[in-house]
Amino acid sequence: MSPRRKGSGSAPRRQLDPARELEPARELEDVARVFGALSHASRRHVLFVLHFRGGELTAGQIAERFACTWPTTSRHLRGLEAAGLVTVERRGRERVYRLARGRLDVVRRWLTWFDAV
Amino acid sequence: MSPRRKGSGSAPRRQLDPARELEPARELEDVARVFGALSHASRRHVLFVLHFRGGELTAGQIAERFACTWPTTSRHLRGLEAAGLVTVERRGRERVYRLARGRLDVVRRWLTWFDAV
DNA sequence: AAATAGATTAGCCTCTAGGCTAAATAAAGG
DNA sequence: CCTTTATTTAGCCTAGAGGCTAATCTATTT
Repeated sequence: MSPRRKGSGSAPRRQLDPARELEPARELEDVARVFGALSHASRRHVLFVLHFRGGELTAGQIAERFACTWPTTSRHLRGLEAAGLVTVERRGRERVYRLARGRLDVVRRWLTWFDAV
Repeated sequence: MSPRRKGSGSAPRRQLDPARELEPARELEDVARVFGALSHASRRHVLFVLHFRGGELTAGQIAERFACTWPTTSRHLRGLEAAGLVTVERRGRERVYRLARGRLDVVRRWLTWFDAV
């Protein structure tokens, strides 16, 4: 059933879930949102910071690493959240942002269009 | 001398050239430019059209596939060119745009930051 | 309960991206 | 050489992105 056989060939890297692509309209929206979010250096940087700090930081810990003001960073975080690239969890009066690594598959899948002829 | 060893290991897919990353400042700029260019649906679409038409089309052939006016498309093409995602060649009074597939490696390399821990 | 700390929302301001029309440039053709 | 064809440049206009400050909201702490 699987359109992309799994352990057949080589590819030891990662698996892109082809099921995510079953709804083309949805996927198109996702691509737009994700690429939109990734278009700003600060937002890309937030993902880096999250990644290299274990994938989890509070809003404050993120904000203090940036030159711009908290509200501005906060807005970027909302952008990333809207794109599904991070998730938030309220913990007491803090908000913990977590990197949603899997969401980068949207970009990976998009790239695969250009792989084969 | 070739910086990209060819048949050495396994990976039958593609090789990302790590040498491109030796100049971090340059790479950072490239990332900014490329992600900037990819942030607009029309520009992403141009890359698709080029890809599925064999990687080479004239400005006119591209423009006629889009709803927006020629000047607008023309501007998008300049954006893609500035990002290095396409190249142009003047041929008579036409301009042939060619997809620079390899340039997408900028995105691929960026993604690899999030691969390993 | 008041004060403090963590973070977002509201509201404003500016600059640029991206759309359009009209004008200009460049090569081909008559 | 004047016209047509292919495409870009110039110039304008608008909406939205992204920055800031001030105000608000929600927990904690005292």
